[in-house]
This record gives sequence, structure tokens and C-alpha cells, in this order.
Amino acid sequence: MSKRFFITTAIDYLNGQPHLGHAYEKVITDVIARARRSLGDDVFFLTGLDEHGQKVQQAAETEGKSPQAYCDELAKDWKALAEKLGLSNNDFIRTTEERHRSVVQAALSKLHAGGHVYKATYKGFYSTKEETFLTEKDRRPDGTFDPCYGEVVELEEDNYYFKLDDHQQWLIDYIESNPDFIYPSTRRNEVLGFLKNNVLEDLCITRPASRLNWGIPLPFEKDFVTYVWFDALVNYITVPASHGDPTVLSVLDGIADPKLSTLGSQPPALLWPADIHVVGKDIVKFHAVYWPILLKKMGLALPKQLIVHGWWQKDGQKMSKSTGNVVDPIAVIDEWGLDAFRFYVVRELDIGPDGNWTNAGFQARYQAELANGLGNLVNRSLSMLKRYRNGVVPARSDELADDAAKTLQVAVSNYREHKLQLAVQNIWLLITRANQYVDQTAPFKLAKDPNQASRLDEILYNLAEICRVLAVLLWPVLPSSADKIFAQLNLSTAPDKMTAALWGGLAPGHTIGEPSALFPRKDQPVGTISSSSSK
RNA sequence: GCCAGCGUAGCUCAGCGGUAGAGCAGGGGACUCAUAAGCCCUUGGUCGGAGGUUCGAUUCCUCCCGCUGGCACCA
Repeated sequence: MSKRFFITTAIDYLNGQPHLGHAYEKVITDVIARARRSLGDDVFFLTGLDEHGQKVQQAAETEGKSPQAYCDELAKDWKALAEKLGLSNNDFIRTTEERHRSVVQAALSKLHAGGHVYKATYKGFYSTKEETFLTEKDRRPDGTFDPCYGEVVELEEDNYYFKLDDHQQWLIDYIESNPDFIYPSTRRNEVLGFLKNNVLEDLCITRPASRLNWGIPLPFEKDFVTYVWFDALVNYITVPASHGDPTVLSVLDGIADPKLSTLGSQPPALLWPADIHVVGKDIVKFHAVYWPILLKKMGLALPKQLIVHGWWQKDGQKMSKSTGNVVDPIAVIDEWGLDAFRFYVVRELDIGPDGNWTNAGFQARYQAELANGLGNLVNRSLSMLKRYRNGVVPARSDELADDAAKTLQVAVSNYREHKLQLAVQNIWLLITRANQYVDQTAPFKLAKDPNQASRLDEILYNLAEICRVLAVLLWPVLPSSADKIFAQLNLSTAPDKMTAALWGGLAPGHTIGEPSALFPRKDQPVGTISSSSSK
């Protein structure tokens, strides 16, 4: 048994409804996961929800529900989103699950026993609204605190702290000697700059249960619950533990309770260390600083890579509920289809920088690239095969084989390096090439001359085969469209293995199915995409 | 304020020492298999500003202007 390729999204804080940012992170992670599977890796893809904390507790109280009932209801919406996005995740973690509670407590026990956490008294100002302590730096010139903090009270309380002070240098060394650990490099440079110019302060990892009870109690002092980041980060090892990963179980003493296992009759999964954590730019520090230190103290290897993505704007403005300019991914998918959504976010924005969603841009890409580009190529190619040869695939011809092979090579390398935008751009060059081929060879003219039958056969084979190859190349990004292309080709296999993109897979004599539009044109004025702003 | 990055055709961006490229949008043309899609041709730029190094700078250096990101508990 070999280690699986373990990739995760951040878990989303259960505070309201999902929006474009959440959907984006999950889509790019899913594309990477599918690409690795297509390339032959045994991928385990994890996503989930972060459900503890004061805001959740308060929101539940406001609605007159128990926190658990509140979470259970919202979790349904988030799981529905995962399904709507076509995610190929292997597990879905909720931090309120028993398996997570037990792993967090085991981790806390181990760190406590190892002397890595200590209790101390803190006195200072606290914002209930923001769930955070404030320092003198947060004061405005006139001495007051910004209204965004709401009511600020002075607190004196005991808490447990996680020691970080003696870990700065090895972490710097590690990041410098592993240039791929944080991707892209701008984020890596920011982390290094931060580590070199600041002394790490110990991290507060608890809240008194008297003030916050919606959390996991410390195993060694029940009057405290773990605070959000410790609770959340540990999810990445909860799931390996619950799938029987011996690497993780070996450092979590006393965790081998079969009740907590999600294994069933399956063999244990070797998952840790994670190969990729995909996270938003706002939580880089937790994943690049606290998480590695936590893992090192636990005796676990560090994840191999953090992929840090940017944020989306809408029409050049920050998206926010107050201005109403939010993009509702579910509404877009309902109107335009899942693959159109997945395509736009991957094609429009490279992983790393911030992006800008515009309805006009979405529609332009849908029309020009999906409908007129890919969709029309498949439609015209299969229609001609149907019309001129009754849908029977002619003898193999290799006129476009070199173009296809070159695109495959580039796509594989792009996917391996998770250059998703570049992969799509390069695959589209092959679509353009195929459309040019149709005009250059003009099969519709040859069809009128019986003496040109063998030449027409060659062209029709190349066109049908290029459609098949494109489906395989695009499957990670456009899984349902790839399936549709295979269905129209009347193939019983799936387009989910990159090796199938090798030229010549279409068997002569095979009869294709019925062509139909993959991406129907939508001729409507700009601005009709459904979103909360238009309702 | 400090640190980093960016400012190139209407839009999104590539190029990074030898006086500029792609896609989309715009304009024209020939065709008809196809979702009136596709194909071919084509109009657009004193490469943010000012200096400097160099035989020569969009490309290197300095300064200025503008924008973005980071500067510890927010997708």
C-alpha cells in the first residue's frame, strides 16, 4: 500500500451562506484533484466545515436553536454546494463530529504532556463582536476603539498558550530550503519577511468555558475550550486518523477507538503528510507558521505545499453583503450550468492573484470559448461524420496527431504544476487548430465529390478523434462536458484518465451517437446573470 | 509609515537591452459542415512621468506619480 495524494481545502467557518470565494477555492482544488487522478495518482480530496466559535453560538441563540441544530441545518446547505460544484471529495469533515473532538483532545493531551502549552493570565481589552483581544495598537488617536469592534470590555482571564518562541529559525530555514512549500512566491516572501522581522508571540489556544462553551473542552481542564485555529487546523489530521492512517495514529496516544473510525471494512488509508493545502490569502499565516510548528511538536511531517489563492472582486469592487454586489455561485450554475461556472473561474483567474468577476466577461467567455469554440467544434465535427458516413468512424488517420500530442504534453505539465489557467489556454489552442483544419480541408466540399471519399474519411477521423482527445484533456476542468462528448461519441469508457488522450483511441467501424449542443448559445443582453444584486 | 509587486493597444495580459506581441472587442472579405458558429485579412500603443547608464532601453539604475498586496488570530 502506498501513500495517497492528499489534498485539502480550508474548512469554511459556518457563518452564513456560501459565496463565490468559497466556491472558487473548492473548484480549483477539485480541478487539481481530478487532474492528479487523471494522471494516475491515488487522490484523497478533503473539504469540510469549521463549526465552533462564538459567532456560531450567538447566531444559534438568536434563532432560538441549539448550536448543534443550527450547524446541522447550515451544514446541509454547504454540503449541497459541494454537490452542486461537482466536487470529487473523498470525505467531508465537520469539526463538531465526534472523530474530530477525539483527535483534537488527543493532540492537546500530547502537547500538554510535552510541555508545549502553558497556562497564563491575560489582562486586556476584548471585543465580543470580533471575538478578539485588542491591544494598544488598536486604539485610535483619541483613545477609543473603532466602532467595528462593538462593545469593548476589559477582561482578566486565564488561558492556555501554545509556545512558538523557539521555533522561528528552523521554520525560516525550512521555507528557504523548500522553495515550493508556499506557492506562489509572493506569499512565500511575505511569510519570510514576517518571520524575519518579528518575534513570534505565543498563540492563545483556549477560551474559558464560562465565556464560550461552543467548542471542544480541554481534556486536562474542562473549564476551557479550544479556540478556533487550533480546532480548525487539526481537521487535516483528524481525517487521516479516522481513516486509520498509521502515521497519524502513532502520534495520537489512545485514539484507536474503533467507534471513531470511518473505515468500515476498508483498509487504512496512508494520507499524511498532506501533499497540498489550498487556502485563501487571508489565512496563509496560520498554515505557513502555526500549523508547521504544531505538526513539528506533534512529531508529524509538514505538508508538502501550500497553494495560496487570491480573492474575487465584482466589477472592480470588493464583494460585500452591504453593497449587495455578491455573486451567488448557485444562481450562476442554475442558469448557465456547472461547467460554465468552473470554466470561467479557472480560465479567468490564475491561482494567486486577485480576480475580477464581471457578468459581461462571463458571458463573453461562455459565448466565444465554450459555445463558439469547443461546443461548435464538437457539433460540426460529429454532425459531418453523421451526415456523410452515417456516424461510422473511418480508418485511422494521423493528420492532427502531432498537434494533439504536443497539447497533451503541455497540458500534463501544466496540470502537474497546477497551472490551471495556462492548461486551459493551451488546450484552447488545439480547439482553434481543429477549427482551422475544418476550413483548410473543407470536408463539406469534398463530400460533394465521390472521388474524394478517402480524403474525406481521413478528415472525418481526425475531427472525431480530436473531440475525443479534447474531452480527456478537459475532464479535470469540465467533467460533465467531457462525459457528454464521450456520450455523443457513443463511448462506454470515461474521459478520466490522461493516458486516454493518446492519439488513435477511436476505433474504426465504431458508430457514434447523436450530436447536440454542449453549450447552447444564450443571446441575451448583458447583466442578466442571476445574483443577489439583481433580486 | 515600513516591505513587496504592478502601471504595455478599448479590455485582459505576454515580452524585459537592439526602437513592440497575443486573446477578446472593433472593421473588411471569402465560404457554408456547424450553436448565423467557424476561417482569412485588418484598424488600434510616443510600452505611467522625468532623469541617468549604454552605440542603442519598453527591457538596467535613480527619483516622482498612481494602483495593489503584506505588516499576527477575516473565504
